[in-house]
Amino acid sequence: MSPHALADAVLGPVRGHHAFEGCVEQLAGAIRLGVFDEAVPLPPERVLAEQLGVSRATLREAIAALRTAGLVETTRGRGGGTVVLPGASDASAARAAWESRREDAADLLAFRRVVEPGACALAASRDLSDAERDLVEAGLRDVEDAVDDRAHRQADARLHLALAAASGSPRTVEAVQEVQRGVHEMLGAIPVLAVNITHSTRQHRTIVRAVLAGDAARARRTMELHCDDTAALLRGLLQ
Amino acid sequence: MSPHALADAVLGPVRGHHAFEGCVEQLAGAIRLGVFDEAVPLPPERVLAEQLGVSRATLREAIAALRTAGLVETTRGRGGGTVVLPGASDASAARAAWESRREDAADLLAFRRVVEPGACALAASRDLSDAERDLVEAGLRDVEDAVDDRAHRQADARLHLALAAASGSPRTVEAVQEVQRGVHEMLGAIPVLAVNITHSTRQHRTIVRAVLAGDAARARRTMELHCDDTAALLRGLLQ
DNA sequence: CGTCAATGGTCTGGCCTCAGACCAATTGGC
DNA sequence: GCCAATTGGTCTGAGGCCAGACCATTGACG
Repeated sequence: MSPHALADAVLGPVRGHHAFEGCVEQLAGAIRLGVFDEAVPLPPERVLAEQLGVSRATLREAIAALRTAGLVETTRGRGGGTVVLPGASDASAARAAWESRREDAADLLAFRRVVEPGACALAASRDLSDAERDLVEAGLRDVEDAVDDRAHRQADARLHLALAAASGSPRTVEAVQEVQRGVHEMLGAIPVLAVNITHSTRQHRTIVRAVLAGDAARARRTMELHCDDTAALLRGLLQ
Repeated sequence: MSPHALADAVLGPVRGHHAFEGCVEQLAGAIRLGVFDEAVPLPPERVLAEQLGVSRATLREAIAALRTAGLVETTRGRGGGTVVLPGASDASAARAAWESRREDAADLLAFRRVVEPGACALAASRDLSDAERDLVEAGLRDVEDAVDDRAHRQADARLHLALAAASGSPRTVEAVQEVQRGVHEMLGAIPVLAVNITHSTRQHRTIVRAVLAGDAARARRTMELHCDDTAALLRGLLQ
């Protein structure tokens, strides 16, 4: 056996891609997932920079990039700030990119299968705060109230993020966020997608009920099915 | 509900800490986990830099830091390179640091509970290559052959990494690696630890058997128990 | 209307990281 | 013993990122 077999399997790129890129990725991703309300300005630059752990200069560059991409618009002065432009979450910039990254797509779906069921099980095993319950319940409500395919997709992603947030584990939130950003892009890359909404709505309900009731096994199992359904669909359509 | 509740739950520091620090972290972590054989030089700087995705200058600085910390020694010229010093994996530099990071420790254990069972289930659901089987089997053998507590701890970590590698998902490998680095440090921070080795050896066997046999449910369940046992122990001892 | 607070806009100096080029040391093969 | 290959050692110029300071704009309030 090669002296470096395990090292080769284990060592990979240091997660040190540029702060600017990571910043754009997080903000654009959150915008696309509908995390930011279109009517409300984003947090002030100084706050957002601190939240994202970058300098304000870097954050400003990231926001400038978002502006260039037509996702946001910025107003100076009191009462100003950066707002998401209507339709920004519709950005098709990412479309078709997935078809050239099949390996990464497969890995993302695999990783999803690892972290989302675990996140739900963890959330179900905790004593949730009222705020956490509210987030999850609002998430489910939004999915069921979604009026069209796009709104549904965003609400779906927000629900998953809310479930991850209910795990109370920042690392888990980050992992699920990474997954949801990727899945959202992949779903957006598929032109025609009359998803089986009733089916996944039932799964969502079951998952949320299980999480709120503390039924970790059911939460996990149903999320596994949910992930597998989506993965099968995406794998089928990407070939 | 606050306009930014979900954004606040979801947005966090961009994973853009300095390349140098990430580099040191990965190398020192791998050294501590026994990933590098003490008799064999690390890959050449140019290769390692490419593997880690950093410039050679940054890698050299990281290696210099490892040298300063007494973990490695470097020889110039053909046949030269950087070798792990005996006892380097014993470095106690990280000790006691965990007692001041209880929140992070809790999050790490939570995240572990999310990703390791999922990784095993995923590995069990795949058609493993011979190389992957070999890595896992060698990992188990090393754990069972470990002659003392330190060797056991390292072999344990290596087995977990091998299982993660068997998932075939780079993202999953990275998540498990992060977990194992943290757990390894936490375990090293506990002065007296007569672990219940027989118990966890049995669990390891069960996990490996299940993974090699394609029994995803058993692999997952047993790894869950395994993680819970370790977590309970660590939580108990850190209070 | 004037003042103040909140927000974005701009600039500066210093440190980090990069890619690439070139040099020095050591060993292995002939 | 010699030479070439391999490996580490050093340097340079350019770009990224940071923290902090200061300026400009806008709206709310008295």
